[in-house]
Amino acid sequence: GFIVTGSVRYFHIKEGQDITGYFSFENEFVSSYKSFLTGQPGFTYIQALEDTRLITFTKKDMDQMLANPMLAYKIERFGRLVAEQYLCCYEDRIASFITQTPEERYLHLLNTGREILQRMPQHYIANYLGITPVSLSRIRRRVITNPL
Amino acid sequence: GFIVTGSVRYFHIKEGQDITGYFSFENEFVSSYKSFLTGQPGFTYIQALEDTRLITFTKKDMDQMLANPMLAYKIERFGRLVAEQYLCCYEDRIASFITQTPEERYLHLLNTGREILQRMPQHYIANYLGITPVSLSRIRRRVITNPL
DNA sequence: CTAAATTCTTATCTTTTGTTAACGTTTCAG
DNA sequence: CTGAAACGTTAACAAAAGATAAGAATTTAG
Repeated sequence: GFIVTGSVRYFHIKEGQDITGYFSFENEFVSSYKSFLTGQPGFTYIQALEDTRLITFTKKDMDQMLANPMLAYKIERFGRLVAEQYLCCYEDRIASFITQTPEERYLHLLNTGREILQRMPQHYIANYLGITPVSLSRIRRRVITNPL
Repeated sequence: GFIVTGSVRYFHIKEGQDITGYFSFENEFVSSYKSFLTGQPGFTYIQALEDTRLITFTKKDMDQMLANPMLAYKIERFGRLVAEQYLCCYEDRIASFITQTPEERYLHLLNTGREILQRMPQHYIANYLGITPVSLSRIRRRVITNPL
C-alpha cells in the first residue's frame, strides 16, 4: 500500500510481547515486503497509529499488471525503483546496528528522525533502536545531563 | 558484480577499526548497493577473501542498457528481481537485531549459516552478529558447556 | 625450519543493558 | 467525574557486553 495520510508501525511478536521494528508515514509505501513478494505468510504485523488513508493493491493486482504487455514495462520499473529505495534505507539501518552503540543510534535519530521522535511513543522508539524502553530512558538522562 | 568463484566480505571503517557487516559467496551478487544506485561514494568497503572471479558491470553499463529500448524491459525486470531478493535478506537481518539477543543470533547462524561458519574467521562473524570477538568467544563457551 | 603475524581464548575490570517493580502523570472510556 | 489503562522515569539487582591485556594455538612468510 501507499500511505496518503496517517502513519503505521511494523511489529513482531516474540514470546507474547510485541516489538516495534519500523514506521512509515505519509507518502511512503507500506507492506510486509517479503511476505508480499514471496506470497508466504510473514511474521511482520502492521498497525495504523492514527486515522490512516491508504491506497492498496494486492499481489494478484501486481502479477496481473506484470502479465499485461501494455503495463509490464512500467510496473517492472515501478517495482525496481520502490525496492531500490527500500534497499538504501535498510542498508543504512543494518550498518547502524553493526557499527553503532544504542546511544549513538539514539543521537543519530535526534539529528535525523524528527518525524519518528515527534509522532511515536518512546517505548516504540526504544524497540526500533534495538533496546528496551527502560534502557532508552536511561540513555536520555545521560544525554541530557552530559550534553557536548 | 556477480561472484563466479570465491567470496568477499563487506566492511565499514569506524575510528580506524574495520567492522565486517556481510559476506557474499559463489553465485551471489556483490556490490555496495546504495552507492551503486545513488552514484555517491559509500562507506561500505569490499574485500575478496579468497582468489575470487567476478563478472562486473558499472552503473554506466546499467544506465545505457536501461536507455536502450531493446534491453530496457529485461533490465528493469532484472534490477527488480535482484533488489527484491536482497530486500528479503535484509528484512530478516533487521528483524534479528530487533527481536533477538546476540546469543540467539549465533544459535540461528549455527542452524542456517554453514557457509559463513566454515569459511569465515570468527572475528568477522562476531562483527556480523553485532558484537565483539571476545563476546562471541564467551557465547560459544556458554553454548558448548550448556547444550540444549 | 624459524620468526612474525593472526586468530582465538581466557581473565579482570568497567560499563551498559535487561528484568522487575514501584511511582507519578497523562490519557481515555464509561 | 472517576477508575482503569498506558506511558515514562527511577531504583535495585543480575546478566551480559565492551575494553584491555596476556597467553595458546595456528597460519604465514622468509
